[in-house]
Order: sequence, then C-alpha cells, then structure tokens
Amino acid sequence: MNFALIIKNVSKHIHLTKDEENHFVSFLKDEKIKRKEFILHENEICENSIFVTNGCLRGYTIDHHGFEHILQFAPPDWWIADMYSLISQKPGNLNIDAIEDTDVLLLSRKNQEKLFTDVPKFEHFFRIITENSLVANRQRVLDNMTLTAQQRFAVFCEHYPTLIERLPQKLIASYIGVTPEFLSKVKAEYFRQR
Amino acid sequence: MNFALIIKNVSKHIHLTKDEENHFVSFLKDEKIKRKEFILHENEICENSIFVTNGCLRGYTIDHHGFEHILQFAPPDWWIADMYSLISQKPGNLNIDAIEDTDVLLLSRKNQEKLFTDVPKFEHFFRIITENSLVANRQRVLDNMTLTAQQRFAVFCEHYPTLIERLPQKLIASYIGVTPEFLSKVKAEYFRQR
DNA sequence: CTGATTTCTTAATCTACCTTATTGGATTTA
DNA sequence: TAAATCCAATAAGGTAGATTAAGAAATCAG
Repeated sequence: MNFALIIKNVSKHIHLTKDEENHFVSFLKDEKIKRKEFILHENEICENSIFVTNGCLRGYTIDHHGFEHILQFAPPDWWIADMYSLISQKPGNLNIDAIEDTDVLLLSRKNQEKLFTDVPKFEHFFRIITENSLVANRQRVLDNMTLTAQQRFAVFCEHYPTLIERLPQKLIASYIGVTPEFLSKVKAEYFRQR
Repeated sequence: MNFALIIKNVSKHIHLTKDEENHFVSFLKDEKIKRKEFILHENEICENSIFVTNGCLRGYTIDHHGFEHILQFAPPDWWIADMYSLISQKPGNLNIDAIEDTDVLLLSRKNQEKLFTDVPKFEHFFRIITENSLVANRQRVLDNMTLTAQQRFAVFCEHYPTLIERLPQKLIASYIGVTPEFLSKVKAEYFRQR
C-alpha cells in the first residue's frame, strides 16, 4: 500500500514525526473502485472522508427531472465526501462514483475523531483544508451568479487544466451548470476567439 | 460591552472555563457601523473575523456591469469575513457594509492564531463552524444549479424567516440571483399558489 | 475486429429570466 | 413639510441558455 501521496498532502500544512505518520496511516483503509462503481449513494449516511490516490471520482446530485449536477471532481491528491452527511450523520443527497478505475484511502469519521485527540495537529490540518474548500465554494457561488457560461468555461480551463484533458466534455458541462449541447457551442466560440 | 451573545455562540460547540472566556474576550475589539458604512472594501486585505451582535451586515461583490451580488447576510449571532483574503492575506473581492446600524466584535487574524495556541479548543470551534459554512455553501451551489427562482425563494423563506421580514426585497433578489423585478413577479405567483 | 453504446456537434424552436421603463407609495434627509 | 431618494409592482421586448432531434465521431465490450 502506498501512503506517500497522502503523507505529502498532509505535510503541506502540518509537520509529522515518523511515529505520527505511522499512527495516521494505521487509521486508513484502502479500496479500489471500478469505473462507474459507486462509493456513496444519496440517502446513505457518509461514513468516510475519501482521499484519491489514483483515477478520478465525481460527487453529484440528481434533480427531479433525472439530470445530474456535479458538485466536485476528485482527481489524485484530492479529498471528497458528502460533508453534510458526514458531519450530521444523516442521509445525504450526494452520489459519489468513479469516472475511471480509482484507488482511494478511507478515513472514517470515528478514526478522524480519534486522530484529533491523539494528534491535535490534525485538527489544524482539517481546519485549513476545510477553509480552503470553503473559499473555493464561495467563489463558485459568485462565479455562477456573475459570469456567463463561456467565462465559467474559461475559468474551469485555467483552474483545472489537467481535468480538461481527462474528462469527457459532458461532465464539464454538468459541473459548470449548462447542457452538453450548449457547452459544445460555447466551446467552439471560445476557441474561435483566440 | 456585552459579550453574552458571542460566548453563547462559542459555547454551542466547545465548553469554556471562566478564565478561558476572559482570555477570549480580551482578544475582541468592538465597533459600531452606521447604516451604509463599510467595514471592508474590495481590494483591501481582510484583517478580522467579524461577529455581529446587533443590526445586520451584508457581504457582496460588484460585477463589471456594476451590479451587486450578495454572498452572505450577517444578522446577530453570525460570523462574516472575506475568507479568501483573511486566509491568504491578499486583496479580496468582497465588500462588507451595514444594512442597518450594526454592532460588531472583531477578532483579528493574529489574535485568532494566538487563541489557537493558548486555547486549542478554539481550533476545534473554528473547524466546526467552517465545516458548517462549507456545507451551506455547497448546498447553495447545488440549489442554484437545480432549482428555479421560485424554488430558491421558497428555500430562502424557510431557511431565513427572520431575514425575510427584515430585508428589502431587492437584497433578497440579489442573494438568490435574480433581478428585483423578476423576484417581484415570482413572489406574487408564489403567494398566489397557497 | 466489429457492432453497440456513448459522446460530440449542429441547428431549430422554446422559455426562464433580463432589460428598460413607468408609476405610486414609503422613507430619508434638508 | 418639502424634496429627494428608495422601493415594490407591472409590462413589453430581448437574450442566454434549454430542449429536442438527428447525424457524425469516438470509445467500449465481446
């Protein structure tokens, strides 16, 4: 099992001793998810914070017309969870499935809490990444209110260049909040303009 | 100076001794903001987490057509800040001004950091409220993608009944992401339907 | 390798919401 | 108390993006 990536991820914000590293990884469980398989369904209770080491996940809801709306992609080195359900331990509205065959590490809510008491630095770590995530989400709310579809596509291209190559276009459409048909049009215009 | 409200707010998530309470409030600075006065302008660096004890603030951006888009209201018992700027200590894009004459308590970034080392429980507290805020923002992203203007208005009514009475309609329009004219129409239909 | 399925593109029509404008009432300010 | 400003409501024309449909291209499973 390869913990190098998650250790590097954590080390961006806190410094760990060898003992603390070992203690941390002992709380993790690894899992493999095949393309199109789910790791969380809506109406389930989310038990884990999920860290992606390989492949790519997506978190999305389905509206009452049956359309999918993607809240988040999780390529390698990213965390994903249904935060509402994870915190409240009530059934959530997020589906998480694999866009490609994917390897993940799972940190259960219980283990996370133990980790916080055993190694308080981790409380600091999760505060920081939660803050960063909050900042990104607030900006996304504003972008969705102030920008046109074309501008949102441009922002996505700048912000997630690796995802642009990796993802089918209709998933990007579902993330920026337009239909695949309209994104196709928007994209054609966007590239004509340069 | 009245610290009862902020102590009660903090006590929702952590338990403080008398000493810790006193230590905490010694870090706070109080300020009064008149209606229409600013406490933060865009392109400034946000130095404080702001806690409202009285009145009401709003956080918003201005787009390149000069239209305002409200990200957040802060009635009494709420925290507000330009999280991006506060964390990065770079110039932000949020304006924060007062909708009514408002009393606030300010916790500077520096004092907050001191607080975390002096009383680690506060790191826990801020992790929790940041998580809650993240959950609300993620849901807002999804609501904006999946709901019609009328449904978003209904959600706002349910979620913030006190604000509905308190705020002029055009501010609610600016929060849910429609023009005041369209909200007027939407609202008329909404109430006709019950 | 091949048929099946998924994905992308284009185009015509449609609709939720925007823009602009006007009116009258309510609040603020002088 | 007047004047100025702000605010809610309504209406008509305009636009970004949705819907539907259908063919082309790419990808996948056997």
